[in-house]
Amino acid sequence: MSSSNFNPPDSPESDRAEQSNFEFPEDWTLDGWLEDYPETIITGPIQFPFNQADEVNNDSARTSSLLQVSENETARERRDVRERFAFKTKSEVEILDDGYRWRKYGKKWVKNSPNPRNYYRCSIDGCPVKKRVERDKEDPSYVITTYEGIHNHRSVS
DNA sequence: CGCTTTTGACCCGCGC
DNA sequence: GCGCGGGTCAAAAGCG
Repeated sequence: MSSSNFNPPDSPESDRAEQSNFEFPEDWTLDGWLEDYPETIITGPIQFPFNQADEVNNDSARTSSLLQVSENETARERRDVRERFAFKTKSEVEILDDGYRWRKYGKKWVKNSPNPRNYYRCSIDGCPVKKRVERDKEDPSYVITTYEGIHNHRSVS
């Protein structure tokens, strides 16, 4: 795991421990979005672990319960399901504990950014969800996380 | 042992 | 076509 890329080079092992105990900051702000997906907007608050269900549709301000596989299957059939959304938050670690297990499958140095972009896939076999994580090139203290897809299972077992 | 990460190669769409 | 940027594969190595 290369989460130590942007961390002080003290101990990469203890980074892991921090990750699992990471608490989403109270004062996190949603003040920027991935240009790639201007339609994907969260007005929060979102609390980890979340189930992609706390999302708010920005223009209509109505809640679009994105994924409720655990309770019912109706969310899957909804038209306003957002299968992709991004947010950025201030964090020292890039891998926030969002309640799922991820397997890294790629890393890319994107142009116009000094920071790499990491690609993750949900570890659950058959689950199509992917996410990518990169540092904000303008403010490296922020981490931009983009989720894509809908989990076909509950959170980590 | 069964997972993970690492990393270059591969692939694909698009603009020229 | 071709090259470029970005997304993914997969083989090997790493780790608990």
